[in-house]
Amino acid sequence: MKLTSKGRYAVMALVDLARFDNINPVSLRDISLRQGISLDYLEQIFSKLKRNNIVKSIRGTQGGYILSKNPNDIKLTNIFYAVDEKVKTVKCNKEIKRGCNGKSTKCITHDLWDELETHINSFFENKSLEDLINNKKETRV
Amino acid sequence: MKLTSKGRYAVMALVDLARFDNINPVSLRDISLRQGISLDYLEQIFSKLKRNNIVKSIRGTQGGYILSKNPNDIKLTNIFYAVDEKVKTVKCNKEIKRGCNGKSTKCITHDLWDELETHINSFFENKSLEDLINNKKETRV
DNA sequence: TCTAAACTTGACCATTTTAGTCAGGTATGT
DNA sequence: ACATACCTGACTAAAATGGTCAAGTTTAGA
Repeated sequence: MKLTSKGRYAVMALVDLARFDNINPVSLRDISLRQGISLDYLEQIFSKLKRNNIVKSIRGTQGGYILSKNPNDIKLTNIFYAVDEKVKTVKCNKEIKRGCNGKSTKCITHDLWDELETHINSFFENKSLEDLINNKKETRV
Repeated sequence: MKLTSKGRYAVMALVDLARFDNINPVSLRDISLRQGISLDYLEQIFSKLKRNNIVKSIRGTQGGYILSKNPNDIKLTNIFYAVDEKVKTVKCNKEIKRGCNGKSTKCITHDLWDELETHINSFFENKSLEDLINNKKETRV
């Protein structure tokens, strides 16, 4: 049960981005340097964040990324969903009609894992980017 | 962020075991058949559960495993710890003095992941095997 | 207009983890 | 003695992870 780098990096990068003003775009290069995340890897992550309308990109010199919405409207759920960081406690997929062990019934502890999933997701649904930056905002020099 | 089979199987197997009386030992073969888990894999798992004093083994014909303690005293935490299913949200280890990104400070979202870890662990600490078997006990035929 | 900064895309890959299998044992009730 | 069941360690195929690399396109500013 562990969080992957992709999910962690996505949140770290967005917090970094949000801490700087969201009028001037922030380049991935800056984020990469400040947070110690590989630039190439960040590009993969931001491509997903963009597709999911969490950030907007501005190309060219002095370009970069800015948030698409208010930090208060970006929940961890949204970020994780965007980068495919899913909370998966059971192997079985809801679309598959068969149960959890390949048997016809759901496994003996199915409800437990469902409950766990809900428990974890509620944490993510209640945390927004705004909560994470607090009053730690900085202005780009 | 997903639960591994080892953790899931351990809990499933123990719930299965607990649902039958804990005086007559239950063989892994039975659990394997009922829960659809490979016998060889179960043996690996139970060897860990035994080392962590969650189950006792009885060898020979009619042998098997029984719980070492009352189902109420076996928390999910204990089970997961036994089979190395850890909740890990940050890469950095507490023993390593350096921060999360190989930098000297802890990463910008460190506290968040700590909070998440606590949130998840509290779920595991408050669930016992007893909670999972409820009044679903069965008697071996 | 030229150039460098920055985004964009897709392929590729080494390492680690997962989820087991396999092949031998040893102990014990009947 | 023999079948049942525990016990142990080595091995491995497949997937996931955590990236790198290469080759673009776009645009601001000199």
